[in-house]
Amino acid sequence: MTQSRPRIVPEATVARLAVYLRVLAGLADGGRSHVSSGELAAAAGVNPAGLRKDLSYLGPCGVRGVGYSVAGLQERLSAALGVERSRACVLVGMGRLGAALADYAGFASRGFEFVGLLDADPARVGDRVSGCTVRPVEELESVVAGTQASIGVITTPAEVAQSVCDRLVAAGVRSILNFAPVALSVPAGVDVRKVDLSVELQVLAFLDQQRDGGPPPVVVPVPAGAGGAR
Amino acid sequence: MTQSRPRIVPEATVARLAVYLRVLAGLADGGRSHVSSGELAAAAGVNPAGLRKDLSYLGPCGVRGVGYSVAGLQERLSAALGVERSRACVLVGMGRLGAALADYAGFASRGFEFVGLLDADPARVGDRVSGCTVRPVEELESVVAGTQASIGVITTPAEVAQSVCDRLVAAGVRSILNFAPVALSVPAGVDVRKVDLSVELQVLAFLDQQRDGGPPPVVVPVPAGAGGAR
DNA sequence: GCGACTTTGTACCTGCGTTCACAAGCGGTT
DNA sequence: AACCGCTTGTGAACGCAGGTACAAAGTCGC
Ligand SMILES: NC(=O)c1ccc[n+]([C@@H]2O[C@H](COP(=O)([O-])OP(=O)(O)OC[C@H]3O[C@@H](n4cnc5c(N)ncnc54)[C@H](O)[C@@H]3O)[C@@H](O)[C@H]2O)c1
Ligand SMILES: NC(=O)c1ccc[n+]([C@@H]2O[C@H](COP(=O)([O-])OP(=O)(O)OC[C@H]3O[C@@H](n4cnc5c(N)ncnc54)[C@H](O)[C@@H]3O)[C@@H](O)[C@H]2O)c1
Repeated sequence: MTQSRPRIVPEATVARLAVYLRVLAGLADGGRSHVSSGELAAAAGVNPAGLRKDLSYLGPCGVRGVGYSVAGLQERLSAALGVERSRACVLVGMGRLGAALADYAGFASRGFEFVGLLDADPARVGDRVSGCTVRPVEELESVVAGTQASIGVITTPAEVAQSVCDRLVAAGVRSILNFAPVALSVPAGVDVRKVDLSVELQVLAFLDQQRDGGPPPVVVPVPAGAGGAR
Repeated sequence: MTQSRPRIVPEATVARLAVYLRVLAGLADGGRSHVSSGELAAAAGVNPAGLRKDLSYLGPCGVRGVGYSVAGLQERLSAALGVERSRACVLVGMGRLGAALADYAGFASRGFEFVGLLDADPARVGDRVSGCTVRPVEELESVVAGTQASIGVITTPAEVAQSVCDRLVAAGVRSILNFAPVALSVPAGVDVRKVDLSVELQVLAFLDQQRDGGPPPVVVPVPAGAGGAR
Protein backbone atom coordinates (compact mmCIF):
# COMPACT_ATOMS: atom_id res chain seq x y z
CA MET A 1 0.00 0.00 0.00
CA THR A 2 1.17 3.49 -0.77
CA GLN A 3 1.28 6.11 1.95
CA SER A 4 -0.11 8.62 -0.51
CA ARG A 5 -3.20 9.61 1.52
CA PRO A 6 -2.12 10.22 5.07
CA ARG A 7 -3.89 13.59 5.29
CA ILE A 8 -7.50 14.37 4.62
CA VAL A 9 -8.30 17.58 2.80
CA PRO A 10 -11.11 19.81 4.16
CA GLU A 11 -13.80 20.60 1.62
CA ALA A 12 -13.31 24.34 2.03
CA THR A 13 -9.70 23.84 1.08
CA VAL A 14 -10.63 21.81 -1.98
CA ALA A 15 -12.74 24.68 -3.26
CA ARG A 16 -9.81 27.05 -2.88
CA LEU A 17 -7.41 24.64 -4.55
CA ALA A 18 -9.60 24.88 -7.64
CA VAL A 19 -9.27 28.65 -7.53
CA TYR A 20 -5.50 28.44 -7.22
CA LEU A 21 -5.40 26.14 -10.20
CA ARG A 22 -7.22 28.68 -12.31
CA VAL A 23 -4.95 31.49 -11.23
CA LEU A 24 -1.95 29.33 -12.05
CA ALA A 25 -3.27 28.79 -15.57
CA GLY A 26 -3.29 32.56 -16.04
CA LEU A 27 0.25 32.84 -14.73
CA ALA A 28 1.44 30.04 -16.99
CA ASP A 29 -0.05 31.86 -19.98
CA GLY A 30 1.89 34.90 -18.88
CA GLY A 31 5.11 32.91 -19.05
CA ARG A 32 5.81 32.87 -15.33
CA SER A 33 7.82 29.95 -13.99
CA HIS A 34 7.60 30.63 -10.25
CA VAL A 35 5.20 32.33 -7.82
CA SER A 36 5.34 33.22 -4.17
CA SER A 37 2.51 32.41 -1.82
CA GLY A 38 1.89 36.12 -1.34
CA GLU A 39 1.39 36.81 -5.01
CA LEU A 40 -0.76 33.75 -5.54
CA ALA A 41 -2.86 34.59 -2.50
CA ALA A 42 -3.43 38.14 -3.68
CA ALA A 43 -4.64 36.91 -7.05
CA ALA A 44 -6.92 34.36 -5.45
CA GLY A 45 -8.23 36.79 -2.85
CA VAL A 46 -7.14 34.84 0.23
CA ASN A 47 -4.65 35.05 3.06
CA PRO A 48 -1.07 33.99 2.14
CA ALA A 49 -0.70 31.78 5.22
CA GLY A 50 -4.01 30.14 4.51
CA LEU A 51 -2.90 29.39 1.01
CA ARG A 52 0.28 27.77 2.26
CA LYS A 53 -1.71 25.70 4.69
CA ASP A 54 -4.03 24.63 1.89
CA LEU A 55 -1.12 23.53 -0.27
CA SER A 56 0.54 21.77 2.64
CA TYR A 57 -2.27 19.22 2.63
CA LEU A 58 -0.76 17.91 -0.59
CA GLY A 59 2.65 17.63 1.02
CA PRO A 60 5.59 19.99 0.48
CA CYS A 61 5.36 21.30 -3.05
CA GLY A 62 7.28 24.55 -2.92
CA VAL A 63 10.90 25.56 -2.54
CA ARG A 64 11.83 27.70 0.44
CA GLY A 65 13.32 31.01 -0.46
CA VAL A 66 12.06 30.74 -4.02
CA GLY A 67 8.37 29.96 -4.13
CA TYR A 68 6.28 27.50 -6.07
CA SER A 69 6.96 26.19 -9.55
CA VAL A 70 3.96 27.18 -11.65
CA ALA A 71 4.03 24.04 -13.79
CA GLY A 72 4.75 21.81 -10.83
CA LEU A 73 1.88 23.23 -8.79
CA GLN A 74 -0.50 22.92 -11.72
CA GLU A 75 0.33 19.26 -12.05
CA ARG A 76 0.08 18.66 -8.33
CA LEU A 77 -3.28 20.41 -8.02
CA SER A 78 -4.68 18.75 -11.15
CA ALA A 79 -3.81 15.37 -9.74
CA ALA A 80 -5.29 16.17 -6.34
CA LEU A 81 -8.52 17.50 -7.80
CA GLY A 82 -8.91 14.62 -10.20
CA VAL A 83 -8.82 16.83 -13.27
CA GLU A 84 -6.17 14.71 -14.94
CA ARG A 85 -8.70 12.60 -16.70
CA SER A 86 -11.66 14.54 -18.01
CA ARG A 87 -15.02 13.92 -16.41
CA ALA A 88 -18.15 13.07 -18.28
CA CYS A 89 -21.23 15.07 -17.25
CA VAL A 90 -24.90 14.78 -18.04
CA LEU A 91 -27.21 17.78 -17.83
CA VAL A 92 -30.95 17.43 -17.32
CA GLY A 93 -33.18 20.41 -18.14
CA MET A 94 -32.07 22.30 -21.23
CA GLY A 95 -33.83 25.55 -20.39
CA ARG A 96 -32.23 28.94 -20.32
CA LEU A 97 -29.86 28.10 -17.50
CA GLY A 98 -29.07 24.64 -18.78
CA ALA A 99 -28.29 25.99 -22.23
CA ALA A 100 -25.93 28.57 -20.78
CA LEU A 101 -24.09 25.93 -18.81
CA ALA A 102 -23.87 23.39 -21.62
CA ASP A 103 -22.52 26.00 -23.99
CA TYR A 104 -19.93 27.37 -21.59
CA ALA A 105 -16.39 26.84 -22.84
CA GLY A 106 -14.92 27.26 -19.38
CA PHE A 107 -16.04 23.79 -18.34
CA ALA A 108 -14.60 21.89 -21.27
CA SER A 109 -11.27 23.64 -20.86
CA ARG A 110 -11.13 22.41 -17.29
CA GLY A 111 -11.82 18.81 -18.15
CA PHE A 112 -15.58 18.68 -17.81
CA GLU A 113 -17.29 17.40 -20.88
CA PHE A 114 -21.05 17.30 -21.35
CA VAL A 115 -21.72 13.93 -22.93
CA GLY A 116 -25.47 13.94 -22.38
CA LEU A 117 -28.08 16.70 -22.61
CA LEU A 118 -31.63 15.74 -21.71
CA ASP A 119 -34.97 17.52 -21.74
CA ALA A 120 -38.64 16.58 -21.45
CA ASP A 121 -39.79 19.18 -23.95
CA PRO A 122 -40.01 17.70 -27.48
CA ALA A 123 -39.34 21.17 -28.87
CA ARG A 124 -35.89 21.12 -27.30
CA VAL A 125 -34.99 17.58 -28.29
CA GLY A 126 -32.71 17.49 -31.29
CA ASP A 127 -31.10 20.86 -30.65
CA ARG A 128 -27.37 20.76 -30.96
CA VAL A 129 -25.45 22.58 -28.23
CA SER A 130 -21.67 22.68 -28.38
CA GLY A 131 -21.39 19.43 -30.26
CA CYS A 132 -23.96 17.46 -28.34
CA THR A 133 -27.53 16.69 -29.28
CA VAL A 134 -30.38 17.15 -26.82
CA ARG A 135 -32.13 13.86 -26.19
CA PRO A 136 -35.47 13.01 -24.59
CA VAL A 137 -35.37 12.54 -20.84
CA GLU A 138 -36.66 9.00 -21.26
CA GLU A 139 -33.20 8.04 -22.43
CA LEU A 140 -31.58 9.25 -19.21
CA GLU A 141 -30.68 5.79 -17.98
CA SER A 142 -29.25 4.60 -21.26
CA VAL A 143 -27.25 7.79 -21.74
CA VAL A 144 -25.73 7.53 -18.28
CA ALA A 145 -24.95 3.88 -18.76
CA GLY A 146 -23.52 4.37 -22.22
CA THR A 147 -21.29 7.31 -21.35
CA GLN A 148 -20.24 6.27 -17.86
CA ALA A 149 -21.01 9.83 -16.78
CA SER A 150 -19.87 10.55 -13.26
CA ILE A 151 -21.46 13.95 -12.68
CA GLY A 152 -25.11 14.92 -13.08
CA VAL A 153 -26.25 18.53 -13.40
CA ILE A 154 -29.90 19.33 -12.64
CA THR A 155 -31.43 22.47 -14.16
CA THR A 156 -35.04 21.40 -14.30
CA PRO A 157 -37.95 23.09 -12.53
CA ALA A 158 -37.93 22.43 -8.80
CA GLU A 159 -40.99 20.19 -8.90
CA VAL A 160 -39.29 17.43 -10.86
CA ALA A 161 -35.77 17.84 -9.51
CA GLN A 162 -36.10 15.10 -6.90
CA SER A 163 -37.40 12.56 -9.37
CA VAL A 164 -34.67 13.43 -11.86
CA CYS A 165 -32.15 13.10 -9.05
CA ASP A 166 -33.50 9.68 -8.11
CA ARG A 167 -33.19 8.49 -11.66
CA LEU A 168 -29.64 9.79 -11.96
CA VAL A 169 -28.63 8.03 -8.76
CA ALA A 170 -30.33 4.83 -9.81
CA ALA A 171 -28.45 5.00 -13.08
CA GLY A 172 -25.15 5.19 -11.24
CA VAL A 173 -24.36 8.89 -10.93
CA ARG A 174 -22.73 9.59 -7.58
CA SER A 175 -22.04 13.33 -7.89
CA ILE A 176 -24.82 15.85 -8.47
CA LEU A 177 -24.82 19.60 -8.97
CA ASN A 178 -28.28 20.98 -8.32
CA PHE A 179 -29.55 24.38 -9.46
CA ALA A 180 -33.20 23.80 -8.58
CA PRO A 181 -34.32 25.48 -5.36
CA VAL A 182 -35.06 22.31 -3.41
CA ALA A 183 -33.14 20.18 -0.95
CA LEU A 184 -32.49 16.86 -2.64
CA SER A 185 -32.56 13.59 -0.71
CA VAL A 186 -29.92 11.12 -1.76
CA PRO A 187 -28.64 7.86 -0.30
CA ALA A 188 -25.33 7.76 1.52
CA GLY A 189 -22.36 7.68 -0.82
CA VAL A 190 -23.80 10.26 -3.20
CA ASP A 191 -22.55 13.83 -3.07
CA VAL A 192 -24.85 16.75 -3.80
CA ARG A 193 -23.82 20.36 -4.15
CA LYS A 194 -26.50 23.00 -4.44
CA VAL A 195 -26.20 26.35 -6.17
CA ASP A 196 -28.94 28.68 -5.01
CA LEU A 197 -28.81 32.01 -6.76
CA SER A 198 -31.86 33.49 -5.03
CA VAL A 199 -30.16 32.91 -1.72
CA GLU A 200 -27.09 34.76 -2.91
CA LEU A 201 -29.17 37.80 -3.75
CA GLN A 202 -31.03 37.65 -0.46
CA VAL A 203 -27.82 37.49 1.53
CA LEU A 204 -26.67 40.59 -0.30
CA ALA A 205 -29.96 42.31 0.46
CA PHE A 206 -29.57 41.43 4.12
CA LEU A 207 -26.03 42.74 4.31
CA ASP A 208 -27.15 45.92 2.57
CA GLN A 209 -29.95 46.49 5.03
CA GLN A 210 -27.72 45.62 7.98
CA ARG A 211 -25.09 48.05 6.78
CA ASP A 212 -27.53 50.92 6.79
CA GLY A 213 -28.89 50.12 10.24
CA GLY A 214 -25.72 48.78 11.72
CA PRO A 215 -22.87 51.27 12.17
CA PRO A 216 -24.00 54.18 14.32
CA PRO A 217 -22.46 57.61 13.57
CA VAL A 218 -18.99 56.50 14.62
CA VAL A 219 -16.12 57.10 12.25
CA VAL A 220 -15.41 53.85 10.40
CA PRO A 221 -15.32 50.47 12.11
CA VAL A 222 -12.89 48.95 9.62
CA PRO A 223 -9.32 48.61 10.89
CA ALA A 224 -8.18 45.96 8.43
CA GLY A 225 -6.03 46.51 5.36
CA ALA A 226 -7.34 48.45 2.38
CA GLY A 227 -9.00 47.02 -0.66
CA GLY A 228 -9.67 43.49 0.46
CA ALA A 229 -11.02 41.03 -2.05
CA ARG A 230 -13.48 38.27 -1.47
CA MET B 1 -31.70 53.71 21.89
CA THR B 2 -33.73 50.85 20.67
CA GLN B 3 -32.69 47.36 21.71
CA SER B 4 -33.79 46.11 18.32
CA ARG B 5 -30.37 44.78 17.35
CA PRO B 6 -28.91 43.05 20.34
CA ARG B 7 -28.03 39.96 18.40
CA ILE B 8 -25.92 39.73 15.30
CA VAL B 9 -26.87 37.16 12.72
CA PRO B 10 -24.10 34.95 11.30
CA GLU B 11 -23.88 35.01 7.52
CA ALA B 12 -24.28 31.25 7.28
CA THR B 13 -27.55 31.63 9.16
CA VAL B 14 -28.75 34.35 6.81
CA ALA B 15 -28.29 32.04 3.85
CA ARG B 16 -30.40 29.39 5.56
CA LEU B 17 -33.08 31.89 6.52
CA ALA B 18 -33.58 32.53 2.83
CA VAL B 19 -34.06 28.82 2.28
CA TYR B 20 -36.59 28.63 5.08
CA LEU B 21 -38.49 31.51 3.55
CA ARG B 22 -38.79 29.66 0.26
CA VAL B 23 -39.95 26.48 1.94
CA LEU B 24 -42.54 28.49 3.85
CA ALA B 25 -43.88 29.90 0.61
CA GLY B 26 -44.49 26.36 -0.56
CA LEU B 27 -46.23 25.47 2.68
CA ALA B 28 -48.41 28.56 2.49
CA ASP B 29 -49.47 27.59 -1.02
CA GLY B 30 -50.40 24.21 0.37
CA GLY B 31 -52.73 25.86 2.86
CA ARG B 32 -50.71 25.03 5.96
CA SER B 33 -51.05 27.41 8.90
CA HIS B 34 -48.44 25.95 11.25
CA VAL B 35 -45.17 24.00 10.99
CA SER B 36 -42.88 22.36 13.46
CA SER B 37 -39.14 22.87 13.39
CA GLY B 38 -38.69 19.22 12.53
CA GLU B 39 -40.84 19.40 9.44
CA LEU B 40 -39.33 22.67 8.28
CA ALA B 41 -35.83 21.37 8.84
CA ALA B 42 -36.53 18.22 6.84
CA ALA B 43 -37.83 20.27 3.92
CA ALA B 44 -34.86 22.60 4.07
CA GLY B 45 -32.35 19.80 4.50
CA VAL B 46 -30.89 20.94 7.82
CA ASN B 47 -30.78 19.92 11.46
CA PRO B 48 -33.92 20.80 13.48
CA ALA B 49 -31.94 22.22 16.39
CA GLY B 50 -29.90 24.33 14.03
CA LEU B 51 -33.05 25.67 12.45
CA ARG B 52 -34.41 26.69 15.84
CA LYS B 53 -31.15 28.39 16.68
CA ASP B 54 -31.22 30.21 13.35
CA LEU B 55 -34.73 31.48 14.01
CA SER B 56 -33.87 32.43 17.57
CA TYR B 57 -31.58 35.14 16.23
CA LEU B 58 -34.73 37.01 15.25
CA GLY B 59 -36.15 36.62 18.75
CA PRO B 60 -38.86 34.18 19.80
CA CYS B 61 -41.15 33.70 16.86
CA GLY B 62 -42.78 30.36 17.54
CA VAL B 63 -45.28 29.00 20.01
CA ARG B 64 -44.13 26.21 22.30
CA GLY B 65 -46.06 23.04 21.96
CA VAL B 66 -47.52 24.16 18.64
CA GLY B 67 -44.79 25.24 16.25
CA TYR B 68 -44.38 28.24 14.00
CA SER B 69 -47.11 30.20 12.28
CA VAL B 70 -46.41 29.97 8.57
CA ALA B 71 -47.65 33.46 7.80
CA GLY B 72 -45.99 34.91 10.87
CA LEU B 73 -42.64 33.37 10.08
CA GLN B 74 -42.84 34.52 6.48
CA GLU B 75 -43.36 38.07 7.61
CA ARG B 76 -40.62 37.86 10.19
CA LEU B 77 -38.10 36.40 7.77
CA SER B 78 -39.02 38.80 5.00
CA ALA B 79 -38.43 41.72 7.33
CA ALA B 80 -35.13 40.31 8.58
CA LEU B 81 -33.82 39.64 5.10
CA GLY B 82 -34.90 43.00 3.77
CA VAL B 83 -37.23 41.53 1.17
CA GLU B 84 -40.12 43.73 2.25
CA ARG B 85 -39.26 46.41 -0.20
CA SER B 86 -38.15 45.07 -3.55
CA ARG B 87 -34.55 45.59 -4.52
CA ALA B 88 -33.43 47.15 -7.76
CA CYS B 89 -30.65 45.24 -9.55
CA VAL B 90 -28.46 46.03 -12.52
CA LEU B 91 -26.90 43.27 -14.58
CA VAL B 92 -23.79 43.81 -16.68
CA GLY B 93 -22.96 41.33 -19.43
CA MET B 94 -26.04 40.07 -21.27
CA GLY B 95 -24.47 36.89 -22.59
CA ARG B 96 -25.93 33.42 -22.21
CA LEU B 97 -25.67 33.40 -18.46
CA GLY B 98 -26.81 36.99 -18.05
CA ALA B 99 -29.83 36.37 -20.27
CA ALA B 100 -30.82 33.34 -18.21
CA LEU B 101 -30.60 35.32 -14.99
CA ALA B 102 -32.43 38.38 -16.26
CA ASP B 103 -35.25 36.27 -17.62
CA TYR B 104 -35.65 34.15 -14.49
CA ALA B 105 -39.04 34.64 -12.88
CA GLY B 106 -37.84 33.35 -9.53
CA PHE B 107 -35.99 36.56 -8.77
CA ALA B 108 -38.85 38.93 -9.44
CA SER B 109 -41.18 36.87 -7.30
CA ARG B 110 -38.74 37.23 -4.42
CA GLY B 111 -38.50 40.99 -4.69
CA PHE B 112 -35.48 41.36 -6.94
CA GLU B 113 -36.19 43.47 -9.98
CA PHE B 114 -33.75 43.98 -12.81
CA VAL B 115 -34.02 47.66 -13.64
CA GLY B 116 -30.91 47.85 -15.78
CA LEU B 117 -29.39 45.47 -18.29
CA LEU B 118 -26.09 46.51 -19.83
CA ASP B 119 -23.80 45.10 -22.50
CA ALA B 120 -20.85 46.24 -24.56
CA ASP B 121 -21.92 44.38 -27.68
CA PRO B 122 -24.00 46.63 -30.00
CA ALA B 123 -25.75 43.53 -31.30
CA ARG B 124 -27.23 42.90 -27.88
CA VAL B 125 -28.22 46.49 -27.16
CA GLY B 126 -31.89 47.04 -27.72
CA ASP B 127 -32.96 43.49 -26.92
CA ARG B 128 -35.89 43.34 -24.59
CA VAL B 129 -35.65 40.78 -21.80
CA SER B 130 -38.54 40.39 -19.39
CA GLY B 131 -39.73 43.96 -19.81
CA CYS B 132 -36.34 45.64 -19.72
CA THR B 133 -34.29 46.92 -22.63
CA VAL B 134 -30.59 46.17 -22.90
CA ARG B 135 -28.59 49.38 -22.91
CA PRO B 136 -24.97 50.14 -23.83
CA VAL B 137 -22.49 49.74 -21.02
CA GLU B 138 -21.51 53.38 -21.40
CA GLU B 139 -24.76 54.28 -19.68
CA LEU B 140 -23.87 52.24 -16.60
CA GLU B 141 -23.38 55.23 -14.35
CA SER B 142 -26.55 57.00 -15.42
CA VAL B 143 -28.63 53.84 -15.12
CA VAL B 144 -27.38 53.19 -11.60
CA ALA B 145 -27.95 56.77 -10.59
CA GLY B 146 -31.38 56.94 -12.17
CA THR B 147 -32.70 53.71 -10.72
CA GLN B 148 -31.00 53.83 -7.33
CA ALA B 149 -30.03 50.20 -7.89
CA SER B 150 -28.57 48.61 -4.79
CA ILE B 151 -27.30 45.32 -6.24
CA GLY B 152 -24.99 44.79 -9.20
CA VAL B 153 -24.68 41.45 -10.99
CA ILE B 154 -21.58 40.84 -13.09
CA THR B 155 -21.77 38.27 -15.90
CA THR B 156 -19.11 39.65 -18.20
CA PRO B 157 -15.93 37.87 -19.27
CA ALA B 158 -13.37 37.67 -16.49
CA GLU B 159 -10.99 40.13 -18.12
CA VAL B 160 -13.32 43.09 -17.75
CA ALA B 161 -15.04 42.09 -14.50
CA GLN B 162 -12.79 44.19 -12.28
CA SER B 163 -13.27 47.33 -14.34
CA VAL B 164 -17.04 46.79 -14.43
CA CYS B 165 -16.95 46.26 -10.69
CA ASP B 166 -15.03 49.48 -10.16
CA ARG B 167 -17.56 51.43 -12.20
CA LEU B 168 -20.46 49.91 -10.31
CA VAL B 169 -18.88 50.80 -6.98
CA ALA B 170 -18.05 54.29 -8.13
CA ALA B 171 -21.66 54.71 -9.23
CA GLY B 172 -22.87 53.82 -5.74
CA VAL B 173 -23.57 50.09 -5.82
CA ARG B 174 -22.56 48.51 -2.53
CA SER B 175 -23.60 44.89 -3.12
CA ILE B 176 -22.17 42.83 -5.95
CA LEU B 177 -22.85 39.31 -7.16
CA ASN B 178 -19.99 38.11 -9.34
CA PHE B 179 -20.14 35.18 -11.75
CA ALA B 180 -16.83 35.87 -13.45
CA PRO B 181 -13.99 33.63 -12.31
CA VAL B 182 -11.85 36.33 -10.75
CA ALA B 183 -11.40 37.67 -7.24
CA LEU B 184 -12.72 41.22 -7.24
CA SER B 185 -11.07 43.96 -5.22
CA VAL B 186 -13.49 46.35 -3.60
CA PRO B 187 -13.15 49.07 -0.98
CA ALA B 188 -14.35 48.44 2.55
CA GLY B 189 -18.09 48.79 2.91
CA VAL B 190 -18.88 46.96 -0.30
CA ASP B 191 -20.04 43.35 -0.18
CA VAL B 192 -19.09 40.89 -2.89
CA ARG B 193 -20.40 37.37 -3.26
CA LYS B 194 -18.87 35.13 -5.84
CA VAL B 195 -20.56 32.23 -7.61
CA ASP B 196 -17.97 29.96 -9.17
CA LEU B 197 -19.53 27.10 -11.06
CA SER B 198 -16.27 25.56 -12.24
CA VAL B 199 -15.22 25.24 -8.63
CA GLU B 200 -18.45 23.41 -7.81
CA LEU B 201 -17.75 20.85 -10.49
CA GLN B 202 -14.15 20.43 -9.40
CA VAL B 203 -15.16 19.86 -5.81
CA LEU B 204 -17.51 17.15 -7.00
CA ALA B 205 -14.73 15.60 -9.07
CA PHE B 206 -12.48 15.61 -6.03
CA LEU B 207 -15.06 13.97 -3.81
CA ASP B 208 -15.70 11.39 -6.50
CA GLN B 209 -12.04 10.51 -6.80
CA GLN B 210 -11.59 10.50 -3.04
CA ARG B 211 -14.57 8.18 -2.63
CA ASP B 212 -13.00 5.63 -4.95
CA GLY B 213 -9.62 5.77 -3.26
CA GLY B 214 -10.89 6.25 0.28
CA PRO B 215 -12.92 3.34 1.70
CA PRO B 216 -10.86 0.13 1.52
CA PRO B 217 -12.76 -3.13 0.91
CA VAL B 218 -14.65 -2.87 4.18
CA VAL B 219 -18.42 -3.16 4.07
CA VAL B 220 -19.84 0.38 4.22
CA PRO B 221 -18.31 3.10 6.39
CA VAL B 222 -21.55 5.08 6.76
CA PRO B 223 -23.29 4.63 10.11
CA ALA B 224 -25.39 7.83 10.01
CA GLY B 225 -29.11 8.06 9.30
CA ALA B 226 -30.51 7.30 5.88
CA GLY B 227 -31.25 9.70 3.07
CA GLY B 228 -29.43 12.84 4.15
CA ALA B 229 -29.89 15.94 2.03
CA ARG B 230 -27.43 18.69 1.47
C1' DG C 1 32.73 28.91 1.36
C1' DC C 2 30.04 31.53 4.41
C1' DG C 3 26.50 34.81 5.82
C1' DA C 4 22.25 36.99 5.34
C1' DC C 5 17.85 37.28 3.25
C1' DT C 6 13.79 35.34 1.46
C1' DT C 7 10.07 32.20 1.53
C1' DT C 8 7.97 28.00 2.89
C1' DG C 9 5.86 24.91 6.30
C1' DT C 10 3.81 24.38 10.70
C1' DA C 11 2.47 24.90 15.61
C1' DC C 12 -0.53 27.69 18.42
C1' DC C 13 -4.40 30.36 19.28
C1' DT C 14 -8.75 32.56 18.63
C1' DG C 15 -13.35 32.71 16.96
C1' DC C 16 -17.28 30.70 14.54
C1' DG C 17 -20.45 27.29 13.37
C1' DT C 18 -22.77 23.04 14.49
C1' DT C 19 -24.56 19.62 17.37
C1' DC C 20 -26.33 17.54 21.49
C1' DA C 21 -29.13 17.75 25.36
C1' DC C 22 -32.28 19.86 28.63
C1' DA C 23 -35.26 23.16 30.82
C1' DA C 24 -39.17 26.34 30.04
C1' DG C 25 -43.72 27.22 28.23
C1' DC C 26 -48.14 26.37 26.00
C1' DG C 27 -52.28 23.68 24.50
C1' DG C 28 -55.27 20.09 25.00
C1' DT C 29 -57.51 16.89 28.01
C1' DT C 30 -59.83 15.04 31.85
C1' DA D 1 -58.48 23.54 37.56
C1' DA D 2 -54.64 20.62 37.28
C1' DC D 3 -52.00 17.31 34.61
C1' DC D 4 -49.54 15.58 30.54
C1' DG D 5 -47.30 15.65 26.29
C1' DC D 6 -45.43 18.23 22.72
C1' DT D 7 -42.49 21.82 20.91
C1' DT D 8 -39.68 25.75 21.32
C1' DG D 9 -35.65 28.22 22.93
C1' DT D 10 -31.11 28.09 24.82
C1' DG D 11 -26.85 26.69 27.34
C1' DA D 12 -22.72 24.09 26.82
C1' DA D 13 -19.40 21.16 24.44
C1' DC D 14 -17.29 19.81 20.36
C1' DG D 15 -14.99 20.22 15.95
C1' DC D 16 -13.33 23.06 12.29
C1' DA D 17 -11.64 26.85 9.81
C1' DG D 18 -8.89 31.04 9.68
C1' DG D 19 -5.15 34.02 11.29
C1' DT D 20 -0.78 34.99 13.59
C1' DA D 21 3.78 34.11 14.60
C1' DC D 22 7.86 31.59 14.39
C1' DA D 23 11.25 28.15 13.08
C1' DA D 24 13.34 25.37 9.22
C1' DA D 25 15.47 25.56 4.81
C1' DG D 26 17.23 26.91 0.64
C1' DT D 27 19.28 30.47 -2.43
C1' DC D 28 21.86 34.45 -3.72
C1' DG D 29 25.69 37.57 -2.99
C1' DC D 30 30.23 38.34 -1.58
N1 LIG E 1 -32.52 30.83 -14.95
C1 LIG E 1 -32.00 31.28 -13.82
O1 LIG E 1 -31.36 32.32 -13.79
C2 LIG E 1 -32.17 30.53 -12.57
C3 LIG E 1 -31.75 31.10 -11.40
C4 LIG E 1 -31.89 30.39 -10.20
C5 LIG E 1 -32.46 29.14 -10.23
N2 LIG E 1 -32.86 28.60 -11.38
C6 LIG E 1 -33.44 27.27 -11.35
O2 LIG E 1 -32.89 26.49 -12.37
C7 LIG E 1 -33.89 25.66 -12.90
C8 LIG E 1 -34.02 25.92 -14.38
O3 LIG E 1 -34.23 27.28 -14.61
P1 LIG E 1 -34.49 27.83 -16.08
O4 LIG E 1 -34.59 29.28 -16.00
O5 LIG E 1 -33.50 27.27 -17.02
O6 LIG E 1 -35.94 27.23 -16.40
P2 LIG E 1 -36.52 26.81 -17.82
O7 LIG E 1 -37.98 26.64 -17.65
O8 LIG E 1 -36.03 27.71 -18.86
O9 LIG E 1 -35.87 25.38 -18.10
C9 LIG E 1 -36.33 24.22 -17.51
C10 LIG E 1 -36.16 23.10 -18.52
O10 LIG E 1 -36.40 21.84 -17.88
C11 LIG E 1 -37.16 21.03 -18.77
N3 LIG E 1 -37.86 20.03 -18.01
C12 LIG E 1 -39.03 20.15 -17.35
N4 LIG E 1 -39.36 19.00 -16.75
C13 LIG E 1 -38.39 18.12 -17.05
C14 LIG E 1 -38.17 16.77 -16.73
N5 LIG E 1 -39.01 16.09 -15.95
N6 LIG E 1 -37.07 16.18 -17.20
C15 LIG E 1 -36.20 16.86 -17.95
N7 LIG E 1 -36.35 18.15 -18.29
C16 LIG E 1 -37.44 18.76 -17.84
C17 LIG E 1 -38.04 21.97 -19.50
O11 LIG E 1 -38.45 21.43 -20.72
C18 LIG E 1 -37.14 23.20 -19.67
O12 LIG E 1 -36.42 23.13 -20.87
C19 LIG E 1 -35.17 25.95 -12.15
O13 LIG E 1 -35.31 25.05 -11.08
C20 LIG E 1 -34.91 27.31 -11.60
O14 LIG E 1 -35.61 27.53 -10.40
C21 LIG E 1 -32.73 29.27 -12.56
N1 LIG F 1 -22.28 30.43 -19.00
C1 LIG F 1 -21.92 29.70 -17.97
O1 LIG F 1 -22.45 28.62 -17.74
C2 LIG F 1 -20.87 30.15 -17.04
C3 LIG F 1 -20.43 29.30 -16.06
C4 LIG F 1 -19.45 29.74 -15.16
C5 LIG F 1 -18.95 31.01 -15.28
N2 LIG F 1 -19.38 31.81 -16.25
C6 LIG F 1 -18.82 33.16 -16.33
O2 LIG F 1 -19.84 34.11 -16.51
C7 LIG F 1 -19.40 35.11 -17.38
C8 LIG F 1 -20.33 35.21 -18.55
O3 LIG F 1 -20.46 33.95 -19.15
P1 LIG F 1 -21.30 33.76 -20.48
O4 LIG F 1 -21.31 32.32 -20.80
O5 LIG F 1 -22.61 34.45 -20.34
O6 LIG F 1 -20.39 34.53 -21.55
P2 LIG F 1 -20.91 35.31 -22.86
O7 LIG F 1 -19.69 35.55 -23.67
O8 LIG F 1 -22.04 34.60 -23.45
O9 LIG F 1 -21.43 36.69 -22.30
C9 LIG F 1 -20.59 37.75 -21.94
C10 LIG F 1 -21.30 39.03 -22.28
O10 LIG F 1 -20.59 40.13 -21.71
C11 LIG F 1 -20.57 41.17 -22.67
N3 LIG F 1 -19.44 42.05 -22.38
C12 LIG F 1 -18.16 41.88 -22.74
N4 LIG F 1 -17.40 42.89 -22.28
C13 LIG F 1 -18.24 43.73 -21.65
C14 LIG F 1 -18.06 44.95 -20.97
N5 LIG F 1 -16.86 45.53 -20.85
N6 LIG F 1 -19.14 45.53 -20.43
C15 LIG F 1 -20.34 44.96 -20.52
N7 LIG F 1 -20.57 43.81 -21.15
C16 LIG F 1 -19.52 43.20 -21.71
C17 LIG F 1 -20.48 40.48 -23.99
O11 LIG F 1 -20.96 41.33 -25.03
C18 LIG F 1 -21.37 39.27 -23.78
O12 LIG F 1 -22.70 39.56 -24.14
C19 LIG F 1 -17.99 34.76 -17.77
O13 LIG F 1 -17.09 35.43 -16.92
C20 LIG F 1 -17.93 33.30 -17.50
O14 LIG F 1 -16.62 32.90 -17.16
C21 LIG F 1 -20.35 31.42 -17.13
